[in-house]
Amino acid sequence: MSKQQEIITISRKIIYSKGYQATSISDILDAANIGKGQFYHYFSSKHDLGLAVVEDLVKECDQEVFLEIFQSEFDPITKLNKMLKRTLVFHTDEEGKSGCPVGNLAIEMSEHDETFRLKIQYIFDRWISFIEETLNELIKQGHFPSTMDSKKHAQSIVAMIEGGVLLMKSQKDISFLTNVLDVIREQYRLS
Amino acid sequence: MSKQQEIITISRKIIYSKGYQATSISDILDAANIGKGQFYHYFSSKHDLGLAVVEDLVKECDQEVFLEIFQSEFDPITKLNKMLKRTLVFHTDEEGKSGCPVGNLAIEMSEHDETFRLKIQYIFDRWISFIEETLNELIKQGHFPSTMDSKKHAQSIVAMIEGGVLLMKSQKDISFLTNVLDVIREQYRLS
Amino acid sequence: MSKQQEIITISRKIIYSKGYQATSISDILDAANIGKGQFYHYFSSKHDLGLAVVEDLVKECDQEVFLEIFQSEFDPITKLNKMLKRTLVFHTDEEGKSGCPVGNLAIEMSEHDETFRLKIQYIFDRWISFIEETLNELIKQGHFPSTMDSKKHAQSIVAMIEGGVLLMKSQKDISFLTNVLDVIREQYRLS
Amino acid sequence: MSKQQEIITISRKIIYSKGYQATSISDILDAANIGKGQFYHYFSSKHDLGLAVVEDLVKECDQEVFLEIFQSEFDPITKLNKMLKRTLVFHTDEEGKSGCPVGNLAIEMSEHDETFRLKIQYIFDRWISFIEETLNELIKQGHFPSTMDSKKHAQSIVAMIEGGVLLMKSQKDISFLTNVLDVIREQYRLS
DNA sequence: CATGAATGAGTTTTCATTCAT
DNA sequence: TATGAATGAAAACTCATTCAT
Repeated sequence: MSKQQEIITISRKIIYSKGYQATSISDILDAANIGKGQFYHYFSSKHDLGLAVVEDLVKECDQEVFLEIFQSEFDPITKLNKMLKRTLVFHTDEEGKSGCPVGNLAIEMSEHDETFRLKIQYIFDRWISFIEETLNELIKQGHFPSTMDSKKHAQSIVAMIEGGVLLMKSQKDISFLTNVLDVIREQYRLS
Repeated sequence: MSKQQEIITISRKIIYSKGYQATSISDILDAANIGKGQFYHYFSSKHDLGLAVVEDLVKECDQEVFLEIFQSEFDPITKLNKMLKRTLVFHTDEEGKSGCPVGNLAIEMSEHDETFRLKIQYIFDRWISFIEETLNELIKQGHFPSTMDSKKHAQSIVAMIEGGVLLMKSQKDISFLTNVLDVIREQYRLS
Repeated sequence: MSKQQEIITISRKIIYSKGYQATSISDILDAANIGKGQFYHYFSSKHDLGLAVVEDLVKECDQEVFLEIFQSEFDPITKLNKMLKRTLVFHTDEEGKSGCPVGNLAIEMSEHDETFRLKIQYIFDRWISFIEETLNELIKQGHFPSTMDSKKHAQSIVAMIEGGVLLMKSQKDISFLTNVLDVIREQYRLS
Repeated sequence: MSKQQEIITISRKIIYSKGYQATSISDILDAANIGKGQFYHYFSSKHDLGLAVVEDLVKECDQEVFLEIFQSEFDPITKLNKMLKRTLVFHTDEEGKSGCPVGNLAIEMSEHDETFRLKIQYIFDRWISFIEETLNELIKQGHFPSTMDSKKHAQSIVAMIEGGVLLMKSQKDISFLTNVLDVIREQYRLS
């Protein structure tokens, strides 16, 4: 792994936990064990690093969620179940205390930094699109009525997940997320 | 309105838009047109002000949502519809650009400041409880089957709203919220 | 003297000697024996201080050169002689090593900071105007032929002084200035 | 042109416009499209480069002004006229915005770096000497009275030119220079 | 010769908080 | 109560220089 990627990976963890603004360059330097000069050799500014971190998040979503799940050969029900499963595993590992890496930045940065917002918007857009397509497949299969507005429901599913993660974080209780995931499975008859 | 309340009200607006950490005491002094001495007369620290702001949020929720809606004489369906309506109106006024005042602080502060987290937790707890009770009423009325796990669904409804607001903020598009609200109405047969 | 004026006075000396860019805020803090916070309480930035220093220079020129010499009741020859005398005294005190406070900033800042340039331009404009008026008086008195272009000559006199000071500074020899002043007196028959 | 000379030429332009201190090594690397290693192969430090740049200036003056003009076979009046003409052409090309390459460094560096100062002093010394000699020729020819102090007047002429360029730069108006050059021609009856 | 990664001291600036009046 | 001067630690960023390759 290149030094630059190493810095991004370390920064991502810190930013995920503390937030972008509360993360100081020094926090990163200490964690990565590098000097100021080296940091600014790879990134022109904290903002530049922040964008690189979001970009890294985009790549990971593309790879681990979109490619491995939605663009796979699984049947639609399995796709959605795998997505829900992955969500739970991710937050179980992290003890749920930090919330959603994308959602956190969405809330912290969207209003005041359009460059961040656009990258985050892209992730949500893609995510929703993939779910929408999957719901469309299910409609075609007769799993849902053809009158179903798949876009609305795709947005709702993402909203429920993000909201569930938010609640889990603020209530310090992973059951808030598991319950929301249960309700999704129930409402969309995924199990 | 007392000077102290005035400071809280002004600070709340700024913190709502910029976040707690990104809001400086100077931002508040400028907006409130007061000096440092006056600020520190009323609040012992920025943290103290922050808690007062969350407390103010708690009070408003208690009054405008919990008391006026859930502790009213409306029938349960109306209660839920009024809650959804209020959510939409609030974000329409604010153009949706700042997201949810409670959710924002939940994400920004929960992990690193337990005092903030507890107050926010309390708001969500109460909100969820009221919805749960309302769902229970509906179960009693036969609107939902008696097997329904009202707690789970109450959590889900709050999650959808918070997630919908989060999406609306990051996508800069109020339709993300309206769509999610529609799905709630649809799924719980509120209209 | 107010703290702010004190900072300006100290900064002016340092900037005069080291130049604006080479003067660090720390240089000023050390010399003025104040903390960073205090500095930024009085000045919003280094640039802001720089402008205040030039402004201070403007005021001093207005007072010590323009008001006391040109707007006095002296006859025109005396005015010009007093101006030349003052120039020499100023640089004798300072050992001539730092050059002209205005000329230095003119050269250092004019090209890259228009706000500095405008203030400096104003000083030279006024200075040249006063000399021009004085030359006009001398033309009226028949001391110079009526065909004399007083504006050109006023510019030349300022140029000679500034150039003389520049040479004195770079050659580390005050005689370069005294010689130039002599030539001015000679050419304009001031003695 | 050798790589080293190339770096000097590029650096000279940048330093001429921005000043020595405000010019960073990176500015030069970017403009010259070279790496750090190559720079430090040719120059031991920024200071070393600075001196090489002044040396380059010395050489150019020697060649283009002193050799081609003063050490030529032109008659003295023509020499001085050519010198004035060259001054004007130089600053017309450069739009006058950057001032005199030698004068700028004289003011910026003289007081705090003796090695720079000595090289700059040398240029002015030679320039003044050549003018002095030329004036002496003119005295011999009876163009000026034998009582004329040619050294003083040589210094004055250089002072006027440097001062005229300084005014032109700070007033952003080339007429300040042309006027001063006119006055020189007038006072020394060169046209 | 040449690259560019790495160093680290130094720069300007911000900011919560305290203190004298 | 109220003002705003003062403090000082910490923030983001720059830059000349060195070093491993």
